[in-house]
Amino acid sequence: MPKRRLDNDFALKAQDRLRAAGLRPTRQRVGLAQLLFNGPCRHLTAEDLFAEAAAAEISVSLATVYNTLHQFVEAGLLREVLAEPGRAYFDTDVSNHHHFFHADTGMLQDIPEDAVVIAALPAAPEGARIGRVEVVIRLEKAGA
Amino acid sequence: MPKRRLDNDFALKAQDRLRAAGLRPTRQRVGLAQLLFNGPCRHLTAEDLFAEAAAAEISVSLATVYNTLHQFVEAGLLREVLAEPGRAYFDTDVSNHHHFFHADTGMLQDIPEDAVVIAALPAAPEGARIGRVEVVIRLEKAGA
DNA sequence: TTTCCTCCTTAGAATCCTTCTAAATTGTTG
DNA sequence: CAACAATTTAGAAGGATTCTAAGGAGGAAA
Ligand SMILES: [Mn+2]
Ligand SMILES: [Mn+2]
Ligand SMILES: [Zn+2]
Ligand SMILES: [Zn+2]
Repeated sequence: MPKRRLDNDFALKAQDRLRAAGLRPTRQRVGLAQLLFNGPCRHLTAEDLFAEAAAAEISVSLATVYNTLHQFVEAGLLREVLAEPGRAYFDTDVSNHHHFFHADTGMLQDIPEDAVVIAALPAAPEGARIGRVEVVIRLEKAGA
Repeated sequence: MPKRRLDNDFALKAQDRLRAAGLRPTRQRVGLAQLLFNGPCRHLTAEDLFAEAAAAEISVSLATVYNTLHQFVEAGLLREVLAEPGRAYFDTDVSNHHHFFHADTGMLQDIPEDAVVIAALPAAPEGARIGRVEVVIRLEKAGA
């Protein structure tokens, strides 16, 4: 019978993940990593994470939340999703998948990779290579 | 032999287009419409258009440029394209097409509609309908 | 063409999100 | 522990966009 994981186990796991990514496991990075990666995948903004940290009594500044999110993106632990101009969303699921964007609520919803089939793509223009193909399906309220 | 179009002709055409969209053809809206819709389709930001207006000696405030761009989007004369967080791009081509985004320069490049073939799409979630499918192909410099 | 009312435009301030700065703290290595 | 670099931080700065409140312009009606 597997023991219930303790907070301490999570902290250790987060530390390893950070070290593997070449990032020093500081108090703040470990705390944020726990918030981000324990539990199911989701989408959040810097402000969201900052608020969660406050609620969890993880003391961290907003500047560090921004720094950390970008470092995690660089390290491949997070991905940034474009949905609205003027607000950056981060996705804890870095696997290949797409998104519904609910224009009325600003919410992102995952689309499993195989639900979108792209049968043809153009070649990259001269001097460039394709980095990622982002599909966002914009949703409106039904019955408009 | 067709006469060369005069500025005045363009102004009249812009006026009609605005009236058809239910927008009063004010000095500012007519001027901006001429800048936007005479010539080939392209992508620009509010600041871009504001600068073009200044260069063309069309007197208009930045607030009005923003208001007008959004009104034109509402009216279906323009479409907004998401490429970078923190900056809104407007596209004078409202037909169905997709984009390359050059991450290094911030430039958008059109992809003809039939170069991207989407063979399967998920159904819209309950209570929503699909408004638009946006495909952005993110480009990096070759040889990275 | 004048009047009248509404819609539109405007400068500047305000807001929002994000990044920068430079000083203090912390993690790591020896 | 000492020494040093990496990290964090509060607060200021920045850039894009929106708001405010006051004046101006379009156009229907007389
Ligand atoms: Mn970013
Ligand atoms: Mn907009
Ligand atoms: Zn996702
Ligand atoms: Zn385009």
